[in-house]
Amino acid sequence: MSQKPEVRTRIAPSPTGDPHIGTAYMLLFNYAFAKSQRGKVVLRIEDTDQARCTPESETAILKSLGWLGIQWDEGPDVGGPAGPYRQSERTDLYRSHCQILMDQGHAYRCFCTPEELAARRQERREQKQSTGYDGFCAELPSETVQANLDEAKPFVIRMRTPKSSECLLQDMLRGEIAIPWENVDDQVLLKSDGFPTYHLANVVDDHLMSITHIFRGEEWISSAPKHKLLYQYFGWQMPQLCHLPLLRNPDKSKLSKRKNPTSILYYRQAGFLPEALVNYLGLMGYTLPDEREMFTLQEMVETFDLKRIRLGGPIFDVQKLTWLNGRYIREKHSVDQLLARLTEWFLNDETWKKILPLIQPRAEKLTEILPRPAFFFADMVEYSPENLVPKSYKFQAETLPADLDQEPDPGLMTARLLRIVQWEMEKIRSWKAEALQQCFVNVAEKEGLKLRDVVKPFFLAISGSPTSTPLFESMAILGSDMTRRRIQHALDKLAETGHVISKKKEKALQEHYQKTYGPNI
RNA sequence: GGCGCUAUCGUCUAGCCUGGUCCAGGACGCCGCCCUCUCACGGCGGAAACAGGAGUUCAAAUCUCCUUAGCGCUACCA
Repeated sequence: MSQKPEVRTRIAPSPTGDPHIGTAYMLLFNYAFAKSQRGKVVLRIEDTDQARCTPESETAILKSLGWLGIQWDEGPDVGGPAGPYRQSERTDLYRSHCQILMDQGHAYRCFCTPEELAARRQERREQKQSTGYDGFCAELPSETVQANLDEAKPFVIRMRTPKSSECLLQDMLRGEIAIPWENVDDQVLLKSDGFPTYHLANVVDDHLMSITHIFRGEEWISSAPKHKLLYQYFGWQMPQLCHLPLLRNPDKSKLSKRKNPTSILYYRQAGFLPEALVNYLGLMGYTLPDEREMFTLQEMVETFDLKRIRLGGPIFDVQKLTWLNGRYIREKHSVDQLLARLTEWFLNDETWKKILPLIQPRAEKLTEILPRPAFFFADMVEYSPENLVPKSYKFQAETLPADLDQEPDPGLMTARLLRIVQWEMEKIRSWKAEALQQCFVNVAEKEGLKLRDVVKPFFLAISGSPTSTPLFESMAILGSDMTRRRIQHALDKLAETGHVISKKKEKALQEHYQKTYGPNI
């Protein structure tokens, strides 16, 4: 009798931004399952989107997942026999596999431009038809293809999908799922820049890396038929699928950074312990057989049972996470251990060397040194929201910003500024004091205000005090997650005191913003 | 709009597969009391849920169907 193959799972983050808490959630379940079967976990970087992926993001993901203490067995940082583990280093593989599909007639070139696609999609949307690819280039005569090729027209490669019947998928948790083929369009496999899409890359890699089980978010269910088809085209065995529920915002939508802090790094900075965060994530959609709420990663692995996964999307409740974190601090640490945790967190010389240069020029007694920078070590800072709003704003320019027809109420103006800066900050690639300064100078100029007036509410929002260490340096030290968090908090506080940007005004503001600042990111 | 997934206290969940032991158990949060030099911790107690409707059955939170709602997907993003 043949031996059962080793269980291999994978986590495949895309380095397009902050390391997301959902990635940690998926890693946890991939890990728990693999280890409960004495298997291995592979970490693979899915950086096929040249426009959005950055090396900074990859570093942050590796660092933050490492911080959580969930150790993968193979990956770009630790190596392994199935490498390279970065998709951008495997492009030849995808191209050659794509060629196989071309040769077999399972894939074809598509010369439609993004504009043409968008226009036809729009048309079909208006006719209330499905908006997937319409197969325009599926049966192009070879002369046309050759002509386009001779003209060096850019093209993508699409897979052929059946037009009738349905695709039967087997999900480890949900059983059989049937999806009609007419709802599956001819997905792009190879983009015009020569990079693969997720669909091609993940199938090729999962096979080549001998992945046996895929634990991923349920958002992937609807594209699973494409994957199954690719496995069939290649003649490979498809890994077992297990779609996990999605973490949700309090309003039940998919967890997103607009509504919740989603960056793992934020939770670290806000004072959560990795083992508490992992423990809490384990509580989401899952219970140990004895229903205990406090457990280690090891205990979760030892008792792991697929049957105990619930399919309803759990709401990520920071309050309960906070309670659990408190138990870890109180019950699992001696004073010495706690001190060590504090040091490995941020309370160490390295941090002080960044902060002290900002305090020193303003200090007259040593006793003044500790209270000022306390906000660096805080999650939220406290202040009265009315202090965020100055008595008036003095416009320097002749004309008001386009979304305003009259001199605005200062409360609204403050909210406006916070919003605009929020949007502008999204564009900052390298989170440094200079870049932040430039961001604010730019906003002041475009809004027709003095820099000092723009900056004023931010001092309070960031530090909780109108007089503080220099704003841009402080924000730089605080980091992007925490800075954004505090600005959002200020916006929320303003809203509580009645300074809400109405839907209508928000729309006008966005128009003004895009016209004067360029498109949102 | 189309397709798919999901559905127990406000939230995380137990129970569902293998109907009766469930006028539904635990936890967070909330409220009250106790402990106490304050606060917190801790202890005790309380309010709080089987989405709706049909069916199967002696019996349904548990099985079946329909409805409703929520979410997801519907890109040369993953």
